[in-house]
Parts: sequence; C-alpha cells; structure tokens
Amino acid sequence: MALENPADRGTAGRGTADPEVAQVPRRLLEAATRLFAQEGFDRTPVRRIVEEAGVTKGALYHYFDSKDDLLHEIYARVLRLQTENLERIAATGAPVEQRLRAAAADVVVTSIANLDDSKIFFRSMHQLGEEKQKEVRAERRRYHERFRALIEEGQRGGVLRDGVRADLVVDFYFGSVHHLGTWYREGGPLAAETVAEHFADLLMTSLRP
Amino acid sequence: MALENPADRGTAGRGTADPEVAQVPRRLLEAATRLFAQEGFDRTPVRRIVEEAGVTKGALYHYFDSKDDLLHEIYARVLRLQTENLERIAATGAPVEQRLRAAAADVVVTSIANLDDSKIFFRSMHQLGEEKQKEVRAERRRYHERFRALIEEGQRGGVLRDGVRADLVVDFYFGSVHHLGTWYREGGPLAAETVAEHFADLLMTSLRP
DNA sequence: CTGTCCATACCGACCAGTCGGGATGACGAG
DNA sequence: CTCGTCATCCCGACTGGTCGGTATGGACAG
Repeated sequence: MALENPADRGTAGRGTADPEVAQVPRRLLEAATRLFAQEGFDRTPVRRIVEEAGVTKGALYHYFDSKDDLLHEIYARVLRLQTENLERIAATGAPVEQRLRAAAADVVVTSIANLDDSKIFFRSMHQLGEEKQKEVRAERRRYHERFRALIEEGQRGGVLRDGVRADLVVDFYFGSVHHLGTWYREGGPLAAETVAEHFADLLMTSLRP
Repeated sequence: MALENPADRGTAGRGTADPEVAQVPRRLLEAATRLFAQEGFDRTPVRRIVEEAGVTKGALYHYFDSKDDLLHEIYARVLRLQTENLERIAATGAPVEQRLRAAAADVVVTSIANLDDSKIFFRSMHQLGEEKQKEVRAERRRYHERFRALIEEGQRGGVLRDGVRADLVVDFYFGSVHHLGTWYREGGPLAAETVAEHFADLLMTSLRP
C-alpha cells in the first residue's frame, strides 16, 4: 500500500456530507488505530472501522489488501517516526551521554504522543501474518541495535559504566517504554515530559560509572 | 471457580488412555495457558483447548463458566504466586536495600519460570470482562504498592536516592519485567538468574544515593 | 434414585472478504 | 462543444465458514 498521492478528494455523490476534504485512506487508518488500541485487533470488526471512518467495506478493500494490511501500515508509521528521530539525535555532535539521554527521553515523549500506536504495537504484533511480522521485527531490531550502539560507544569512551550488558540494558529500557500504554493516562497528573525526564534519568543513573 | 478439591480422578469410560491420574481441570488450564501464550486468547478456539487437553467441550464447561473464566484463573494463579513471594521477602529482617534487590530479582526469575503466564498477562488482560478485569487490576495495584512501599522505606531511611518518584520507578521496573516474554528465549544464552541479577542491579544502581 | 462428570450434536451470531455494479471525472475523437 | 470510453472510487448485499456456548443424555458412584 503506497497511497503516496494525496491528490484525490473523494466524497463523490451524496456520500459523507463532511465539509472537510478528508482523504478516505487516512480516515480509515485513524479509525483503525483508535479502535485497535481500544478494543484490540481481533475484537475490532471491519464493520466498526468503516462505520467510524464514515465509509463502507468497499472503500476499505479498495485501498487496503486486508485487515492485516491496516495493522501493518500502523506499525510502519510508528517505526518510521521513531527511527527518524533516533537517527537525527544520534547524528548530533554532542557528547555520547547527552545523545543517549536525549534519545531515551525522546522515545518516551513520542510514545506518549502516539499512545494508541504504542498500545497496538506491543499488544497486537503477534497477530500479524508471519512474513509481515518478520519484517516489523527486523525493523525494530535495527532500531534497538542503533540504540545499543550509543550505549556501547559510551562504555568504550569510559563515560558509562562498563560492567553491564548493553543488550540487556536496551531490553530493560524498552520494556519500560513499551509498557507506557498500560498505565499512562492522558489527563493524568504526569506530563509526558516529566515521565521522559524521569525515565531518562533512571537510565543514565543506572549507567553512570 | 474454586477447584480446591483435587480428589477427583476422572478418565471414566474409554476416555484418554493416559496412565496418569490426570485431573481434568488442571489439564485444561495447562492447555489453555500454552495455547493462549502461543496464539493469543482470541485466536485460540475452545475446540483447540479441549483437543489439547484430551477432553471435550462438555468437560470444559462443566468446570469453567466460560472461556473468560479460564483466562481469569490463569491470572489469579500468577498473581497469587508473585504476591506470596513478595510478602515473604518483604517480611525478612534484612536491610531494605537487600530486600528490594531480592524482590526485584525474584520477580524476574518467577516471570521467566512462568513465561507463558507472563506473556498472557500483558497481552490478553484487556480482553477480560469488565468486572474481572477490575478485579485483576486491583490485585496487581496492591502488588505494586507493596513494592513501592519498599522503595519509599529505603528513601526515608536514606539508603536510596530521594530525588526520584517511587511510583514511576515501579512502573519503570515492571514495564521491563512484563516485557520479558517478548524477547527472552528459553534455550537462549541467558540464564534466568543472569537476567535477574542484571535487572536488579540496574534498578538498585539507578536508586543509589 | 440422585448427583457428578462428561460426550456429542447442535444453534444463532458474527466475521473477513468478495462481487457485481453504479457514480464520477478525465480524456481523446470528431 | 459533445459524445463515447475508460479508469478510479466506492457501495452494500452476500457467502462460506467459524466461534462460544447450550441441550440432551449416557455412564457411573453412593
């Protein structure tokens, strides 16, 4: 699914009376994201998605190959965003510890900003088809390895403690990050930045030499 | 569902030819645990569970009220185990930091020892009925609060760093623990105790004053 | 005869995906 | 400018199959 051409307007005939020039694929993706996060992938009938998006099944299967395809698109979007952010931060000329801290904080902020995607990610990945699941795993592994490289760079440079396995630290930290969706509440007392600072602080403290 | 009476033998007529005196409810629970962990709750038909357990639907619905009920039993078992362990460790007369470290390591070891239950726990909780979900949440909250109390005790006593929110630390640490199921592999190079030590070490280091 | 334990046949609900076709706009020929 | 053609976009009824749960009754123990 490409949908690289945003040059269609849709809403032909007496379809939805929305004054917005809403692209149908985008609306479908948004509805699917919300519903998958709330009810879970398997609990969300395609019927509900198209209702919420204000279209019908014909539209959905015109733009997407399957229900799985929708899920895969959602994953791809998150992974793209996080990878871009990490690359950007890692390419800075700042000292390693600052880059690591920034990356650790950023992944918390973006995870909270896209909390629905995060929930879906860790709850529904296993119900993807085998090949697509492999694809997503590979992408995430690359991300983790990039993050691990930062830690190892810091360890080699002596600014981070050496007696701890970098791969375990990565799994440790991203476990915490992925679980934000289970306890973080939008209207709660904690701002995303507060959580991000605390998380990054915990990570950096556990790594100081 | 109580099943407190293990005094039934089952296997009447020409049922399974197992020489074991296998209790039917236990076999059902084991099969369900394995399948829920492998395929997910919604992807596991009741038919598969009873096949795997060597009985039929009649048996399942004789002992359990519903498919949800099975899931709930699995949760209750994990929670009971972890709570008991925590209480036991917390009641020791050892210094706080030692108790906290022991508790942190123990929850990793038992999570890995019951990895299927862990997977189910964080992947399938949301597909429980509303009331039962509330019940499980309350139990887990009590567990977390018990753990948090240990941290706060250490902070008051001055043996743990004070500038960090204990509740966030708990969510941070248990995020990591709950995600063990996504990356830890039974036959892998890491022993459960190794992971436990590293995790506990990371936690304690991030809390040292 | 009664209660426990369990097998089997069965039911209504629901679901992902398909299919034939209708509407609309772009475009080229005349 | 008009008409025919074609591709895109989308509708909604329909299908084949699966699912959780139930109804009925048989076997056996006390």
